[in-house]
Amino acid sequence: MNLPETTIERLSLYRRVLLSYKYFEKPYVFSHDLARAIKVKPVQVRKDLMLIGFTGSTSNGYSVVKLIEQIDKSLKFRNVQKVALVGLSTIGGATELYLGSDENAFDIVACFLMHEETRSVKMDYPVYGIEKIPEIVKDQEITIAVLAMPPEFAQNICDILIMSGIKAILNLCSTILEVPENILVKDIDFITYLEKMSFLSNPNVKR
Amino acid sequence: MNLPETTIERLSLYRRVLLSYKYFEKPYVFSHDLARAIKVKPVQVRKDLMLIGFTGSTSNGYSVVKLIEQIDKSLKFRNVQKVALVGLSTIGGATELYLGSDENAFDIVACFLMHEETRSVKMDYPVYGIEKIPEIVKDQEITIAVLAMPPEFAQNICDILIMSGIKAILNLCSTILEVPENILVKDIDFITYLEKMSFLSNPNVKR
DNA sequence: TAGATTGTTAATCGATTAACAATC
DNA sequence: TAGATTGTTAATCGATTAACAATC
Repeated sequence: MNLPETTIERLSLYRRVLLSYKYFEKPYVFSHDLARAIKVKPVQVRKDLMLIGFTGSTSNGYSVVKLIEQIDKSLKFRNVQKVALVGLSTIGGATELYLGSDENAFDIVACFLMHEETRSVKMDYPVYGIEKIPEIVKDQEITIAVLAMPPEFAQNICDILIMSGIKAILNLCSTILEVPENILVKDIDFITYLEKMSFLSNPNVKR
Repeated sequence: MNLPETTIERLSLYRRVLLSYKYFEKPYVFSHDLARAIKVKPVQVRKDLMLIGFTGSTSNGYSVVKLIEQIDKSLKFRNVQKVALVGLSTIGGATELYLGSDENAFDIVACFLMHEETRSVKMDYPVYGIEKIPEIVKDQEITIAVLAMPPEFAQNICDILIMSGIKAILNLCSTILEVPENILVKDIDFITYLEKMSFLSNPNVKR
C-alpha cells in the first residue's frame, strides 16, 4: 500500500486527536470532527481513511479505538523507531515540545553534543559527546537522527551518523546535505520559513 | 505579482547560494549550478526566475549580483521584519543554527521565556519574561514570532502575541492554533515529521 | 557553425475537492 | 420518511517537467 506523504502526515495528526478522544472516553468521531481538529475538509478525512481501508457507519461515524488501531497498523507504529538528538538546541526543544511522550510512534534514546562544556546539562535523555555516535547508534540500533548545529559541521556529522547506521535525518541546519540515495532526509530550514513569513506578512503583498 | 509558495521558498534558497557565489567573487551562475546546489532541476530554476521576471544570457547564465538584487526586490527583502523567539529551546536553536546572521531577510530582536529561573541564560538577544510581550512587541514593532513551548501554553501565548501586534507565527508546538484569518501560521510539527520518517524508513515500506 | 544554454508553452503528475449514490 | 453521514468517482487545482524554438 503506497500512501501519499500528505496522507501520512495527516494520519499522524488524526492519531493524536483520536488519542485525546480515547482519553476522554468518547467512543466515536465523525469525519467533520477530525476535519475541524486539524483544519482540513471532512472529505479529505474520508479520502484518507479510504486509503487505509477503514470504514465507519453513517449513523455513528468512526470507532475511535478501532481507527487508532488501523492507523497504527497502516503506519507500522508497533515497530517504534529509536531517535537520537544531535546538537544542543534539540535537547531543550525535545523536552519543551514533549517529543518524549510515550504515545508517539518513536522513542528518543540518546543525545550527542559537540562541546565539552555543554555535556553537564541535566536532561531527560542520556547525553554523550559526538565521538560516541558510532558506538551508541550501533549498540542501540538507532535509525533516526535530529540534526541541529552550526551549518559548517552538519555534513561531517551527517556522514558519521550514516556510517553508524542511521537511516533517516531530520535536518534543522540550513544546509543541503549530501547523502546516499537510500538515506531519507527531511529538511526544516528555519531561514527559509522565516523569510517566507517575512514576505507573506508584508502588508503590500495580497494573498 | 503572485508567486507560488514553493517558488518563494526556493528563491530564499537560491539567494543564500548566490550570496556565497558573491562572497567568492564568482560573477555568473548557470541554471544547473543553482539547481544542483538546492537539489532541483535546472528547468525549475529557469521557471522560478521567469516568474520574478529575471533574464540571463545563453552565454554566461545569470549575473549573481543582479539576481540577488532582483530576488531581494521581488520578496521585498529590503523591508526586514523583526522576529521574537518565544520559549527556551528557540534560543539555543537560533544561536546554533545561525538564524542571527545579518544576511537573512529578518532580524531577531527579542526572546521571551516562561520560567523565572531560565532568564539567567546568557544570550545573543535580549531576554524577557513573557509578561513583557505586549510592551516589547508593540515598542519594537515585532511582526513575527517563533513559538516553542509545552503545548498546553501555546494557545494562550499565541493570543497574547496576536493582541500585541504579531502578524505571523512559526509554530513549533505540536498544537493546532486558533487564530484570526489575517494571521499567518506555519506549523512545524516535529512529532508528525518523526512519525513520518519512522514509517518511511521502515525497511518493509518500499518507496 | 556546433553546442550549450535560456525562456516558455504544453503535457503531466499529484493532491484536493465537488458531486452524488448508498446507507442508516 | 427526512436528514445526516459515509464512500467513491470524476473534476479541478497547483506545481513540476518535457519539449523545443531562440539565442549566443
